[in-house]
Amino acid sequence: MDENSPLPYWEQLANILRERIRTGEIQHRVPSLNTLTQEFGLSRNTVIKAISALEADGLVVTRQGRGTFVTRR
Amino acid sequence: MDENSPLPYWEQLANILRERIRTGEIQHRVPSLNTLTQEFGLSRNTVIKAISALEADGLVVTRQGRGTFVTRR
DNA sequence: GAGAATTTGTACGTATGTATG
DNA sequence: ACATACATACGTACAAATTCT
Repeated sequence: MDENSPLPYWEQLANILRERIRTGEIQHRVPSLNTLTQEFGLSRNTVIKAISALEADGLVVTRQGRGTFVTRR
Repeated sequence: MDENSPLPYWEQLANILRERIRTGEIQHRVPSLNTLTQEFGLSRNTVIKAISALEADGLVVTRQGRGTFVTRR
């Protein structure tokens, strides 16, 4: 993540994921928490906060034991 | 908190605070994080999650360094 | 204005529970 | 039974904004 940005990590990650969804790089399934924590070097809690922001947007839905999925509209 | 309830602590606390706001017990300012953590014996993070739920409802607004306040409508 | 105290914000690590496949 | 994946919850530390002395 960008250390010099004024945006908190969770918000930077949320923006990156929004962009990946917008461009279609993520079409259906959002990578798992484990994957995202490793890819971005962030803690689990921080990744969860980013995903929660996308959920609040109605951009994705999360299901325990399954994963997080892009909302079709 | 009620150990036997299926509701998570953060949701129980959110419900308690909603009720206190509804009845007017909390009219303006929501107690600080420190106060709530001590009153309910919960961790800071858990209290924050409860407050976040109220914010998502539009029931309160939170301002860094100031506090959390009931939304007037 | 300076400094301390208060209060929320971000972020880490860790552990355990619950649901799915 | 087992592995994977999200959910809850604890503790801790420091940053940032505000308020008080």
